[in-house]
Amino acid sequence: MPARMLTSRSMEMSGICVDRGRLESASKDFERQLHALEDRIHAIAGETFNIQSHQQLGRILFEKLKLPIQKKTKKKTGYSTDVEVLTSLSMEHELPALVLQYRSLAKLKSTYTDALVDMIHPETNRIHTSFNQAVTATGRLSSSNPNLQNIPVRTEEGRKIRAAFVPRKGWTLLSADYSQIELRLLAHYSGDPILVEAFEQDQDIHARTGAEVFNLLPAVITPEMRRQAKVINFGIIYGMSPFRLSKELGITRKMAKIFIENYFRRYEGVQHFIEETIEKARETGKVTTLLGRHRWLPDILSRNRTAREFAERTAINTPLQGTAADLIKIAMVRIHEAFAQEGLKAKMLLQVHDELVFEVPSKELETVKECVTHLMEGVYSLRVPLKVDLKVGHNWAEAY
DNA sequence: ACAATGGTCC
DNA sequence: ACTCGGACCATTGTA
Repeated sequence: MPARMLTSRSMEMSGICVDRGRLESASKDFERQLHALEDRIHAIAGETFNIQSHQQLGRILFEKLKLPIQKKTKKKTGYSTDVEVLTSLSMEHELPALVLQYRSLAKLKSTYTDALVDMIHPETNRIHTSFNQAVTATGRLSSSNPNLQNIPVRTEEGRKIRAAFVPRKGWTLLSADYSQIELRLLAHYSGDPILVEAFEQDQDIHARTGAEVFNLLPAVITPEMRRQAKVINFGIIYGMSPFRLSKELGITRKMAKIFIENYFRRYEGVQHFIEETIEKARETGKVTTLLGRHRWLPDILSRNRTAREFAERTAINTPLQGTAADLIKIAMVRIHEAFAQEGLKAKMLLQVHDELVFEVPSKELETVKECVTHLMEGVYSLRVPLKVDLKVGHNWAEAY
């Protein structure tokens, strides 16, 4: 393969090996569990129906069982039965919890195990995704046919699918991910003293935010407080409203507003960054990433409040998400070139926004780890350090 | 074929 | 009453 080949094209052609047996046995396991759940659900409902039909499920839950209607669907064509609603209904009845279990297993089976097996290329025995370079508004790549950027990771059952992604025989998988890159970019853009200090000292950023917002020492921050602080940090990156934050944290909107006020009291630099970024967007009609990619924001002066506020959130998020995308793409090109230059056989296989996955001959592992870390962390000089975490494994789920 | 709904990832 | 960063894809139900 020519060394000058486009980096993402090379990744598409390399593909990634999946353990077909593991996927197929997971699929059978899911199917068995689905049948068991189906029987229990139908027995409790007192009739057979299509659990995957929102319409039929809604009639069972809200008409037959008379469970409280939490919300209607967007186009108010029916009852919402989404995970939020079913979780809440689980307090009152055993059926919704079983439907949730059924849904998550059905998702894993249809979207992942079964679909991925069908995508194994007959000649290479590997899965070759497409990395689309001109799809997203922020400059991220996207992945399709299949999408390998949303392989499950959160749950135990989901990680069984991730564990089916394996290196070729005698090689090993290496994953390198940027730690908190968007918050580090927020520190860079804003110059906020607390945020900058936290990253200069490589502190646990969510624990630090918890300490600041709740006015406590980091040592006494509980896991629950840290979790709330994490939601707040994500909320800042996304330009989250008090409404959304209150929903995410299960608190009143008034409390959410107080959290946000406390945050900005401590992180004044962040507040200024947000205000300046929106102001500049109003003047120019666009926002720009660190490397000069523009995103136009035609609604930034709209008289429609929803549209305008959406544009304002976009104005905050795009420089962060888009710059992160710029930086990892530069690192990818440099790594691809460096592998060729150094005569390394290691291959870059996947990009998942802030993570790169490589397949590495065992003999090259130490060299490749060093090279990847160096090029990713040194991709661009910022006011705070960039940090990369490495994981090595026999598959994509297991680090050792 | 398309809209609506829901769910997976960063 | 509603708001809600960036993607891709499966299923149901209707046209």
